[in-house]
Amino acid sequence: MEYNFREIEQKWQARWAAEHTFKAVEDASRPKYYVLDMFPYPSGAGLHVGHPLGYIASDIFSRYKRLQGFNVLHPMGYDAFGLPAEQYAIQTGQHPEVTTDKNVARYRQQLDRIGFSYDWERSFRTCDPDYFKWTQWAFLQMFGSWYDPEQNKARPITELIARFESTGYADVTPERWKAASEREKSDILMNYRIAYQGETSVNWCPELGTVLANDEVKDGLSVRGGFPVEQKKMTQWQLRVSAYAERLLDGLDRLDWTESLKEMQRNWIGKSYGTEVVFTVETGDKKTDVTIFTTRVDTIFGVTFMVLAPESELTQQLTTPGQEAAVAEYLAYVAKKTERERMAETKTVTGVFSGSYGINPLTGQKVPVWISEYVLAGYGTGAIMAVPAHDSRDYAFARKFDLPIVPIIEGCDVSEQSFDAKEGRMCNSGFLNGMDVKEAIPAAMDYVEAHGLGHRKTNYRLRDAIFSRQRYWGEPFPIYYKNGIPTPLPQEALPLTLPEIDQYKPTADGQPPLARAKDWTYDGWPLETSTMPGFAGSSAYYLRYMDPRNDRALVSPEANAYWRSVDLYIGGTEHATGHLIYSRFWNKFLYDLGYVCEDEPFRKLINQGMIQGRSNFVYRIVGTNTFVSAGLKEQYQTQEIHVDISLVRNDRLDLEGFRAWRPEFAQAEFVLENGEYICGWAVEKMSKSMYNVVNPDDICDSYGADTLRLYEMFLGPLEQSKPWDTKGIDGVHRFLRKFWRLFYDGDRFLVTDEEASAEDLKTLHKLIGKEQSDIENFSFNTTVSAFMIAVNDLTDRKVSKRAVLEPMVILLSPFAPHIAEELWQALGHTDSVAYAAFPVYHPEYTVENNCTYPVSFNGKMRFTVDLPKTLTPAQVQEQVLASEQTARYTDGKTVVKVIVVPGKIVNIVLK
RNA sequence: GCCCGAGUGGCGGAAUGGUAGACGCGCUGGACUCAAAAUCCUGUGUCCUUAAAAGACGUGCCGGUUCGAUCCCGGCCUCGGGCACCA
Repeated sequence: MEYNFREIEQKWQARWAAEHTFKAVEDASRPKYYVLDMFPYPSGAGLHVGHPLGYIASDIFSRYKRLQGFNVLHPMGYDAFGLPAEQYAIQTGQHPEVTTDKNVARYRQQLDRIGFSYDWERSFRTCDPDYFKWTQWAFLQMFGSWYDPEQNKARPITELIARFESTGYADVTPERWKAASEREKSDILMNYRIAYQGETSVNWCPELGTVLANDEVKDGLSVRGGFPVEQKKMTQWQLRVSAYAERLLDGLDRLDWTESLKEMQRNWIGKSYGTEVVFTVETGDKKTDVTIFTTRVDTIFGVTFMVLAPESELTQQLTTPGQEAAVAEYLAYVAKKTERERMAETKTVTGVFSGSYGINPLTGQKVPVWISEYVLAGYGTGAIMAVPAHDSRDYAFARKFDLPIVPIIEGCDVSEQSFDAKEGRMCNSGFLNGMDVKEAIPAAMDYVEAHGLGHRKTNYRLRDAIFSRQRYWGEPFPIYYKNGIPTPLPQEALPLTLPEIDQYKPTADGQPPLARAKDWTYDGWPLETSTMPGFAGSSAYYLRYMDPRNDRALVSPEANAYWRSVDLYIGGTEHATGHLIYSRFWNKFLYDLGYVCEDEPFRKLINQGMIQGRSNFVYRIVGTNTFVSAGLKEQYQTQEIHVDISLVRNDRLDLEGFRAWRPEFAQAEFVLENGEYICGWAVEKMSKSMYNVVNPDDICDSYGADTLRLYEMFLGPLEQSKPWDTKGIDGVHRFLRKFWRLFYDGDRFLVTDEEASAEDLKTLHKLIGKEQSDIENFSFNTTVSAFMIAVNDLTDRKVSKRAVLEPMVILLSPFAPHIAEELWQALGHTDSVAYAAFPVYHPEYTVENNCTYPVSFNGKMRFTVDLPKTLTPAQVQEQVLASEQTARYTDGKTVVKVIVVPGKIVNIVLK
């Protein structure tokens, strides 16, 4: 029998499906392990070889854990609401669901070919009404909750209402509450709800006709589509994520995530300790208290002006009649800038004087109040005290508008630039004089608090999440407007499904597409017309897999108590500040209300690297139809053109294929080197437009899924980005065939029941040990190498013993499951290899048989020690110490470390 | 600007204080073959020299710790990623 991977892979994929081999069932008698991939958005382009990288890694880990006796939950689904399907619908008029169905079917087909051990019976899409019912349910829970700062968790809003009624809370007295109208009550509660409606400055993308979250905008352009984004004031649904800032930050310490990812989240949350100080501002005769936020209150003696954000409400109030025109002009200038322009021009300093003067509460000194876009309305109080000597932004501003610069740290030179470092000795600073900056900061804080001028304050950069999208293809809000007051739908009305509409674009007057629906009402009242954003459906999906068909709860308490949280989550870094923040927030919220039992959703997280494409180029001599080989291109003036990599093998161009590729190349002429056309190449993103996409289906066709899986792992460390290069794939394919040939010589089955020799056991147990530690460390590339070494070894020695091969089949099964199943069956087993047990590792077998151990001492002296064979390295160390101690260590100083390079050299080190 | 991470043969990469370059690709030579494919064997860091052996150098650069450094520490250079008027 030859290794016929096509037949084998089809056969076993069919059997796994028919026998429900990977169905996960709660089983209290076994330890659970939950392995999850970040589910994909099924795009029209299908999967390329980069997508399954993480899926293969998680599949290997799942299968490994299963062999270790764990009850593994390993599900997969689709993040199916989203912009591309909707954009396509707008262009073609086709319902996004149709596109989505088609894409999901294709994804499923592609995934199935790779032989994943998913429990597909738990699968769902975020656009399934049975699923988004629970997304809407969660929204209603958030709408019906507030964040109680005393208990430091979300509580039902009814508790807050009760407090308003009885004792009052914050600025709401019982009298005020009782006197309030329905609308006023609604407005008051909106200030507290976790899901609330409020006016805010949003990232508006005119091209897409919708708002975007901060993490959906990069460099002032939309992440999807790359369209310009501008700032716009709008009333939007929002989630009070900021209330969870401290807990989101705190929780990171307990997570097994990479430091860099945690760091990204810490930066995004952006905690900073500082002080809020009140400055009295005089506008003519009028006095206004303006609170500013600073982390460097120690520099307050160096304040020479103040700055307000243009969007701050104070700008109008603090503008004097004389400056009105200038300020209005400046505000108009700022307003018409897009986010992108604003970012592109961060070096340009702009601003306008308001006409008012603030009084420094510590010095009594009067300083001018300016308005500038470098101060952000959304952070702190939207107003700052400017210390140009010690802040580079204030410095640039002061230089531009010729404002005074007063240094307050001894010996610093501010003639060219500001001195931002938190070090040095204070001067020109009253009571702070002579202190070190590090002492001065708390001293100044204490002073400000003691004199009632302000108080310590912790600020976070993390903003509330904008939760509305002016779009069709998303979850409708379970909200209707009764007398204009947002009112939740009763839970029985869920799921609220999308209405049919004739067109998917916004209405002529700028309403979201849902406004086109004929009868978009509830109980006679209009329903909300915006829909939820992409992250709504992906925020709690991992909980749903625990109990996917439950129609009474998102997840039953029993299923949740068993599966708890995701033990291993694998996905890309691009979700670091989006999905992974929202999901943690969402989970903590559900935890507060007692719906889930763990406060963090993803215990361990691995970011797989991106697989980039390897593009090929041809070089056309400018103005001709002649193409010159890469080695000779310097001799001509050429134009670089992407060529489809399917026309290239090992950088050599298939000339006929190239002529047939495009009509304009049909008559192409070539300048060859050594009779061949050599293409240029570059590593780029894998994408259609660069003709460098490699489809996993093609690899499965020519090499098989097992080879694809092994090769993707062999390519390099999982977490590293690397280009796809098909060159090396023959090597791993050869390895599988070699392994096969240990079982079969043509049709002859070679496996014998001979006893394993010491050498055989060494080969086997080295591999077991290596695989075990490598998998735990996600170092899959070295495991594949270890396999190759073992198989080469057995091939060299012509070993085909069941005692060695049977465990090796189990070891191989997480990586190359199809061939493993086939060989497992050939060895006489009727059950799937997935039910086998991982072989037990005996390190003592791996010790060299050689009885003589060379020892080097202090790197200079060498001698040998005779020791019995089959000692563990630890035992060897002991023996060496015991035999040499008295001779060597007469100074009484003890040995700190003994290093054994297994089997070769034993080295004793003195410290 | 700030914060992470990484620099090792022709290439992907191994080795985290102990024989640097495992394993694979590519390349060299050979066996089998009418031929090709497939398969197998051989060599393969650089330099010098040689019939061979041996030797010197070698993990971005400079310095330090150590008997010993790709690995630890300090400084620099380069590349990649993230954040970016966040006061």
